[in-house]
Amino acid sequence: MLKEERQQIIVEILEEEHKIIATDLSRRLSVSEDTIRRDLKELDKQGLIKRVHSGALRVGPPVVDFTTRQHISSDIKTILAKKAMDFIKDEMVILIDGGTTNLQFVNQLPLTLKATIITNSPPIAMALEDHQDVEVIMIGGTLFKQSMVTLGIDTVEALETMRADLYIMGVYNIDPHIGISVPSISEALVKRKMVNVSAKTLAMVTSDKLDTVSNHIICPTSQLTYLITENVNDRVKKLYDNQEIVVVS
Amino acid sequence: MLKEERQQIIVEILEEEHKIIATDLSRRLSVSEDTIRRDLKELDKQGLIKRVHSGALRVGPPVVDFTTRQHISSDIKTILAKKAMDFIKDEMVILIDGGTTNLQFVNQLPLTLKATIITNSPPIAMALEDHQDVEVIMIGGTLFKQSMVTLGIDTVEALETMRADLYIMGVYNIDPHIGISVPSISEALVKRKMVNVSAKTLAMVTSDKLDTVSNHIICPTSQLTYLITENVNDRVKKLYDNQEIVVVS
DNA sequence: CACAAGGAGGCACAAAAATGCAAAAGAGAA
DNA sequence: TTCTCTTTTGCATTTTTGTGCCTCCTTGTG
Repeated sequence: MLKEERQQIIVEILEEEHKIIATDLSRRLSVSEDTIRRDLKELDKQGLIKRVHSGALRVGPPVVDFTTRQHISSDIKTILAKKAMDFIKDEMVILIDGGTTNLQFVNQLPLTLKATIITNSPPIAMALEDHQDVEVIMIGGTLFKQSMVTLGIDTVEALETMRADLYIMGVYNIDPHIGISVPSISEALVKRKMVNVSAKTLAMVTSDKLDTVSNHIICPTSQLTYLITENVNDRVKKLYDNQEIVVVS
Repeated sequence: MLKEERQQIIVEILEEEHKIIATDLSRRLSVSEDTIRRDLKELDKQGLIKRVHSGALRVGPPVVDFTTRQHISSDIKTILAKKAMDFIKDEMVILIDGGTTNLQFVNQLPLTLKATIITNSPPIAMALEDHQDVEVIMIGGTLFKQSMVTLGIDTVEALETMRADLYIMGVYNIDPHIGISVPSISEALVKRKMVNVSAKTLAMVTSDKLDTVSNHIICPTSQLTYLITENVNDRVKKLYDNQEIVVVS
């Protein structure tokens, strides 16, 4: 990767995310932290970014619009995403559905990743634009605008012919006894299918979703291979003792 | 190989790939790296490319990827879109593919429109988020990142079972004698299918695309029901006399 | 105030660029 | 053709650039 190209990407990321941690950049761009630091130093000298301890901020109007709000509460999600990264290897076939946590995860994927990513979420597909070595397969269907994923019979049918190594499930509600559930039945059907066509299933769950339930049950929590969450005490941990839990703080 | 010929090729490659590594260029053109370096130096001096360590970047917008392009909302495209609006009625089934002109069009659609919109473009699907009475159907397939549409056998097969009242085609190249063409064969196949499953076809074309041709022909211009364009004189108008032309200024 | 994390500066290595030079390839004229 | 002259290309050597690693210093935080 060219130096100029990398710096260009840094500026673009900063346009979108308003702040960036040097360590994260190093992972996402697959270069050493020293190189990132040198890049940040140069970009700062050019006035394109504002460098701070640990990372950099974008210059210009600190607007607080919708996109900003989306990023404010995302620190936790970034941390979850980083943990999930440990389970991603090159050459994997990854199935991933919608949700802001999943979108955050995709944005953190290193640009050098070589993989096939199957998704029913247009925003996820678009977020992979710059990942040259990732083949993106979109699953068609009727768009469910609330969560920006395709659903319905077409979606389920298209999944019939697919197999994935890992399914990264966006979770709305999870309860150790009742299982994983969602408010809409079509979403439940699609997610259940996705579990079935994948060798392993991973879920990133923020603590506000733990111990919540809604109408349509997808599967018991025992179907999860990995559960990545935050701030759980030992009591909760025991309830999920049949799967590998990664807890982040 | 002549020097000028080679340099011409370098500029063309750069137009498409927006960056190039000197070593790769040396292999692709079968000359030594020294020669490439001399070429790059000359082209840089002429201002045709921007030379950097390891290779070169194209001048102008350093990276004009899709997300960047979509923010450049051209006035012309807005005007074309407004004209096209005359052909949209409630309860229609509209098939629409990718391209910035089409995206612009979708953004202009009234929020009260009641319709079914079928698309293979994730950005188009996302643009319809706020249109409560529009049912969006996404067609799956392999994502072609350059134009952000799904393509391939899955896409064509999914189209088999669909019928639309109107297809709004994104056009790259159009010529009155040769027809409508695109640079990529998979895109041609999908667009051809889309023409076939639709009762009528509409295209919004900016004048820079008139009388241009590329490798893969989709169909003759006579297949177009409506052609919406700008600034054409009578001579050009005659060439398209078998379809309804709307000219905007 | 202590401790961890980040940053600065130096060093080393590899890759790329500049430079000088000679061979090769054309172009034009006898 | 053959010869000369010029342009272009390739090779060898030196210099520069980019990157990672290491050590030491600075900053932030409890």
